[in-house]
Amino acid sequence: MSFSQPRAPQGEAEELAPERLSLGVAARLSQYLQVLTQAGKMGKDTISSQELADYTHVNPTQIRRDLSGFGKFGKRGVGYNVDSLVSQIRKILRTSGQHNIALSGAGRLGQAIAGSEIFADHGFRVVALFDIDPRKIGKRVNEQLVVRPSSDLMQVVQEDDIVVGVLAVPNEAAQEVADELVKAGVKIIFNYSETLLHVPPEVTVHTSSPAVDLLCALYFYLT
Amino acid sequence: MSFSQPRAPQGEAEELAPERLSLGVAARLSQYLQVLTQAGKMGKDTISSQELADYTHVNPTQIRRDLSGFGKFGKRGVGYNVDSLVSQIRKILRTSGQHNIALSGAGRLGQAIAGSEIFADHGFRVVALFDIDPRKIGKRVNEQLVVRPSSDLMQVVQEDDIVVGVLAVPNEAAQEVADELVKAGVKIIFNYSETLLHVPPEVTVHTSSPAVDLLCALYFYLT
DNA sequence: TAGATTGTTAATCGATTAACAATC
DNA sequence: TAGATTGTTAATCGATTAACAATC
Repeated sequence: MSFSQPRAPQGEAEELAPERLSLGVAARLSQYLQVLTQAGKMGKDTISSQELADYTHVNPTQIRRDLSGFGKFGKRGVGYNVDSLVSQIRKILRTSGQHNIALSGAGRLGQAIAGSEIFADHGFRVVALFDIDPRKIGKRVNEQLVVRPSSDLMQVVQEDDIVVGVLAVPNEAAQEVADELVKAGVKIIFNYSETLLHVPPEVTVHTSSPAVDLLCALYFYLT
Repeated sequence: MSFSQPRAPQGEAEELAPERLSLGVAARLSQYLQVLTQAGKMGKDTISSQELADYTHVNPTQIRRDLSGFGKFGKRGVGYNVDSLVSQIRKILRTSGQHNIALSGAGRLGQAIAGSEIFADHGFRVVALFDIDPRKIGKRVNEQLVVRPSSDLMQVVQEDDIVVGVLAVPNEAAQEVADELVKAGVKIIFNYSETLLHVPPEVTVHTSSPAVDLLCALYFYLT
């Protein structure tokens, strides 16, 4: 039952599921994709559901079940081919394209994010970096990025078709900058500050909270 | 059923559940605690299950159910008192104490983490900052922290009773530094690099992957 | 009182787990 | 062949949801 609808008859699951994925499945497939991409970079050709489970903390049976809902991607006795599974999941999640990101805040955190590849792997590209500090504006952060004034935000979001905004500003400024991003048309905000943000219902906020993971991990360590 | 065991008879849930929390419950309580702490800082006295749901993306009925398993913490028609709920959840999660963290990597990311309060809220305190770059060693990052050489790691972890290590080093160095942390006795690693880490079974790794959240959010935005 | 929100139940749905035949 | 791992089933458990009485 449950996810038998999208299964293709012959292992050729090129045609996608007619229905929207459930939140749980989409979240897990995204996790698998992240691990597979990294495993590929590290030179792995195949990976078993057990290895995927070790890295994602998702049950291996659950992983095989999630995948087999869309086709027979694995080889018994061997595992899954990393590259081919990456492209299968990309098809399912429809994220083969390029997605532009606006990053607000050119402090230490903002520069660390701009210089890293955490977002680059899945076709996310930081195309604009904003700050309000006049001393930072105009400064070159890497080959492609120069710090721009927040007044450019509206224009950039529209020109570059930006849907995702990343907040790397101090807590006090977070709500104000979030408002600007929303006004400019951003639909997804990734919030690296601690501030609880108020946004209209059509906008989604994801707040980074490493302390939450630690709290939970510590509970299981202590008990 | 499910969580009726730990309920105290009179709303006086001072005595804790005899059993270990399930992973789901512990994870959600940690989330509530994070939001409540922040709401308190922002001057909120009470909060409803609906508001908590908006910030955590957990169903409001689920939240009330999670909490009522441990006592009657709310006031009908009003909501939950923020401060009192914080201390109740702290009791349930047994995280009232102070926990020391070792941070490896004094680059832009490491310094951003050392200077922020993301970990400080729940009694986590960065007590030591390490780097291998001789030019960084000895540098003062804030009032309490001076960059130290990795050779001090073993000693510091033992002296300061450190259980949590945070990795803010380049991908290439991540495994090596993780090995050092493990060898020194750390049991929980928070990994800000993309590297898939190999650790012994008694050590837990949490990898920060903002791109995973974005992938998932984008899927629901695009469909 | 009227409005709001909790605490709680019951029904449904999705996740987890063990087990194992199929097969590479 | 022997060993390993997938694909799949069935049973159980936890999460989700709607609904509503209790009560602040």
